[in-house]
Amino acid sequence: MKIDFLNELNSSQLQAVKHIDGASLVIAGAGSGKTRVLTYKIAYLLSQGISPASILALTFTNKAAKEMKERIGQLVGYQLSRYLWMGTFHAIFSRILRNEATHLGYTKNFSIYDTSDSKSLIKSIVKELQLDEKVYKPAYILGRISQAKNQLITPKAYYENADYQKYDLQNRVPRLREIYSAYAARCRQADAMDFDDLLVQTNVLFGQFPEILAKYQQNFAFILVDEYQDTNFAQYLIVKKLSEQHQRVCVVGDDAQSIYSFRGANIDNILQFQKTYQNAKIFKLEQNYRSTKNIVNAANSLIDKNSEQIRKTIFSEKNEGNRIKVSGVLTDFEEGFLVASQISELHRKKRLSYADCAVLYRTNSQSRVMEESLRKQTIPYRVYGGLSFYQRKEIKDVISYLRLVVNPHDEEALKRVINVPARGIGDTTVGKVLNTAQLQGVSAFTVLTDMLKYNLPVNAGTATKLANFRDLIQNFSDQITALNAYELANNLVKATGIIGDLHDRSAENLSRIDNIQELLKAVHEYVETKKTEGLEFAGLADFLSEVSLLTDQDNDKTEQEERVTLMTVHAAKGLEYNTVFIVGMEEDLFPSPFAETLRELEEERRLFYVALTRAEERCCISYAKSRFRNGKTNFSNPSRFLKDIEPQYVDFDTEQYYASPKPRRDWDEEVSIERNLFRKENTPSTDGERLSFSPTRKLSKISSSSDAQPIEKENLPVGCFVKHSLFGIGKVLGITKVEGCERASIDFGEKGVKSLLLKFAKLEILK
DNA sequence: TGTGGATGCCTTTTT
DNA sequence: GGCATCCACA
Repeated sequence: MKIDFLNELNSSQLQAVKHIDGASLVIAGAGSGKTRVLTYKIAYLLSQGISPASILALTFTNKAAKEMKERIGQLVGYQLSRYLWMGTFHAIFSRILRNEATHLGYTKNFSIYDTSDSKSLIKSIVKELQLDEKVYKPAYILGRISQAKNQLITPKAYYENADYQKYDLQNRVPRLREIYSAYAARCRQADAMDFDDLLVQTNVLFGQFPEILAKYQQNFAFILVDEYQDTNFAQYLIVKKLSEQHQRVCVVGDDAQSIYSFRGANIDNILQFQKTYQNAKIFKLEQNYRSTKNIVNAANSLIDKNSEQIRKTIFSEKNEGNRIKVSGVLTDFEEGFLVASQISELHRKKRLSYADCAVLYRTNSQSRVMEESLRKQTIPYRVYGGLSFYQRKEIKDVISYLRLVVNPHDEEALKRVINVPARGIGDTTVGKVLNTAQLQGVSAFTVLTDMLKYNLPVNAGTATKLANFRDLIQNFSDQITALNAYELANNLVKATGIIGDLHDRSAENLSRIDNIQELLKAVHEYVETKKTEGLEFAGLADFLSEVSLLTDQDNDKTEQEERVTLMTVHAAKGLEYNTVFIVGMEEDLFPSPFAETLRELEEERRLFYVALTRAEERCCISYAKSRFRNGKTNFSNPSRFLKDIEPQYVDFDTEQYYASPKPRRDWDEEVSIERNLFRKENTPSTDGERLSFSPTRKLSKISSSSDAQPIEKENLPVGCFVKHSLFGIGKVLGITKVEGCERASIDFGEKGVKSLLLKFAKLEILK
């Protein structure tokens, strides 16, 4: 096999690729060719004659796995690459768990509960225990359970641990341990695992069955892990166990981009790698191929302020590039306008494609204002995040039906669809069924199979309705090996009448029907794909096992569209754009007010680091003095992180505002004057017009102000005329100096006499 | 059993 | 401001 592809690597990349005996840690700085090292390393292993089936490569997203597999296929041929064990932790280990399910007391067809299933189950349990749902909030409870699971703490261990009990008592949820126990029991009863269980049960499997562990240890001669900084304890331990004998493990990651600790990711896994693997060799990839020198240096100066990190010197050999532009504006609306104007200008003047621009924000809720501004200037955009395809109600409903057919004990699926479309089985009845199931120690569906035997207290009419529903599901369950996934799904959608229920042709319903058709199409494609891979029969169970671990990031819709990208910084990790706008760079937003400890604050700083390093050539940061959030206007100061970037890499648009830790009084006065003016001008117009109105005038000035110099005192003799974007034309009455800042007193006629800071005010001198 | 107005709550989220 | 949820009522 040809291995001249290795020529495409630089020397440190090559060293990392060629080190295949023993553990190695590849610290890959942003834009340093991390994925390239991983893919080429695997290709290299294959070229050395290693069997693809003995290589395990773990990623965090399906997308990453898919892209890597594709690339490796190109390098060494698909005949080899298709046999690689490459996928997300969850996908790979759910596959292994299905094969070994019976050892653990599950069936091969166990369901996978997603987050909403888990929350719904917790809600039921909280109700059954007659606890207050306001105190025992499902999201919080699930978070705690998830934390426990990540640490591999069983319900029993949790129940018996005095520290947890104390902690929960302090947080006024003393009975959390009972909920955890009940939750685990109910999942088992339903033959279901939640996302965390996929990792927990893998650990249980490997811990309790040494011979099974040995089997996989021998099978996986090489283990590679992408984004290692994001692994949690359960994942760390799986990798450790599997590589115990041969130690041929290669992990790739960047501690500076660890931004998922809130999901249990433990940055110590990467920081302490050498302690776990004593003879581990470390490779550092320090050349950034993505960004200009200025951006790389700015990002370096930022991350340097973090205490916990693996020191490295990231450098760029690209050109110097522009400085990062930081703009301060009054409101979030202005910020939107500013960004839209800048994009528009870049598109017109520099012929920059919209697809090369991204707007990044800390929270999803910030997208709304941005979207509005972009629409106003007719700039095409696409928002990432939000509700995924698989989370949509109608899709979840159909999937739940499919799940129930494959695994009738799946309680969450049953609860979801038993009355969809409405068939007269209300909450009361469902409650009775669930209650009876609890009393009898069987699953809800089992109760339906013999309502008399289990003493279900319903009248004859209700019993008939329940029996009809049961028969519907049973009928399809019986055909599970006779019909393939598509035939079954298609028939099921027809038989349940789920589409008929959406008959009134409102736009909403039409889109729902579309979505269901889309899903059926996906099932069809799945069956066809499997056929081309030589699998004659692709059953519903197979389809479900894959689809439940899919998110819509994996949909192939990432094609080159001429659109601006809007997404959270988290979602942007791993991506790159020519021009990046980071908006909402304010205290109480970025860093998030939830970040209290130093560790959390450092994670926020890493998040900002991730944002900066997405940019190839141009990076514009903005912050607003006031922002509409949670139904009210909040005021805040520029983010402390702005000061963490060395000033030589940055151009501040509103320097003096930034420079003072607390906004100056006089500046505040000016703000309030302008604010009132805004209000006055805006009141008569309708909501829709409001935005295209006065901020436009004001900001058209700001947006082109990169070339506008602050006005010097010398250029502004008393008596000369100036034009202000808001106040109009005025006459200079005099210049005074207050606290080292020059202010001009200007008579704007009807609008009154204003005192403006020269450094700040955008004045045009009229000749 | 289904609907509507009042109430409460908000981060980030690869799986 | 917007969404989900809850209780009150038809």
